[in-house]
Amino acid sequence: MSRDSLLADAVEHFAKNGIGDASLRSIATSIGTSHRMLIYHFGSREGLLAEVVRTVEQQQRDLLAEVLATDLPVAEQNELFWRRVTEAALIYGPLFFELSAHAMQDMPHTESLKADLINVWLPPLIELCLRAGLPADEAPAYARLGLAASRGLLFDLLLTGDQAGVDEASALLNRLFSPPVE
Amino acid sequence: MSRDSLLADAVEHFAKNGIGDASLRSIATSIGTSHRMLIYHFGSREGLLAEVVRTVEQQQRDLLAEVLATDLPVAEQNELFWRRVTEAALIYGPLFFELSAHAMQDMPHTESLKADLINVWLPPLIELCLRAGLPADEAPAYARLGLAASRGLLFDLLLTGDQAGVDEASALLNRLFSPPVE
DNA sequence: GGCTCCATGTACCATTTGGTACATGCGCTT
DNA sequence: AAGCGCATGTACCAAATGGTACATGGAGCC
Repeated sequence: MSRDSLLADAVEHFAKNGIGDASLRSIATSIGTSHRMLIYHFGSREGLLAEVVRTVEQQQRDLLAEVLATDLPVAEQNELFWRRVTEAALIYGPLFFELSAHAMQDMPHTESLKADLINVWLPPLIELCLRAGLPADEAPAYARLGLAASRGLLFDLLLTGDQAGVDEASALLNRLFSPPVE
Repeated sequence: MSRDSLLADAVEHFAKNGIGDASLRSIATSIGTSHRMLIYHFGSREGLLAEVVRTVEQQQRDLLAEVLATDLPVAEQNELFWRRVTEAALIYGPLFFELSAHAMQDMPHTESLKADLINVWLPPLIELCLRAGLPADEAPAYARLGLAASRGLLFDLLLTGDQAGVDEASALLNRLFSPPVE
């Protein structure tokens, strides 16, 4: 089994089972290899965790780039953006919040994640707000609020599983933010 | 040392150090007792975690009750509410998100937490939205969005530590939601 | 004083942990 | 065919883990 496919399997395992109690052996068994192999390919448990984080980050960046590369009209790009913000995190479900909590505690394997979670998303969001016609001095606050609301709704969704309620709130978010806002 | 003060110390320890890697012995040493005592008072590690969760829940409920008991004008109560939602979670910082992630994964010590995180907050929030004059059919969505945004901003704050940026977004949230909304 | 009960300390246990040493295979080049 | 290097398996280690057994203290009650 190649290193890359091991990594992909490990990410999937974490997404399903969380990080908390994951020992090298339990991960290895779950993804059909030996704990010896994980050490061999990733050096240590920390090394594996760091790679998992890096993978999650990269996938978030890829999704973001995909949105920005479209040339939809601003309004639709905006909506697509909100959807992506949620989807990007939803892929990994609880893992997203678990990793974030680790980042908040400055745990070693999340060194790069902390800045990434905000910096990767915020600037393009501000840009989108500007393109949507918001005044330059208010765009940052709108962007920040939008990002926050998206993440909060994701939180809500993961906890309750109530897609309908979240969709409704999400639609409201779009309405508050969209056309000639305010 | 009494059971209650042990519990309080344990909560504080978790808030500072996270749950992930906390062994009974490391907790015990950190709060100045022996791991034997923790087992004695809480039965098991799971028992201790469950009690910690219960404590966090209870403190959130107390804070909420405090807000609802005031008879400020609606607008101010509203603002107080937003602030409390953040503060309530901020007390425990990353622990809030770590526990939430555990709840999303249905981990045993968070059985009651899952429902609590939404159900305790949402109904009174809807009530507040109604009192603020929002149409009945839209109040739930507003409440849900507001709760989500507050939590997202908390997330943001814990990650970046950038109080100013979060305050700005928070003010925007209040503006979008307040007077004769929309 | 003697008894009991709760609190605490010491010592121990089997299991699991991350990590290592070493042997073995399998595919490549020469 | 010989040799080499990467991949993998087996066996092992010291340390730490959650939990238990048992002894000991010390305060209150008879």
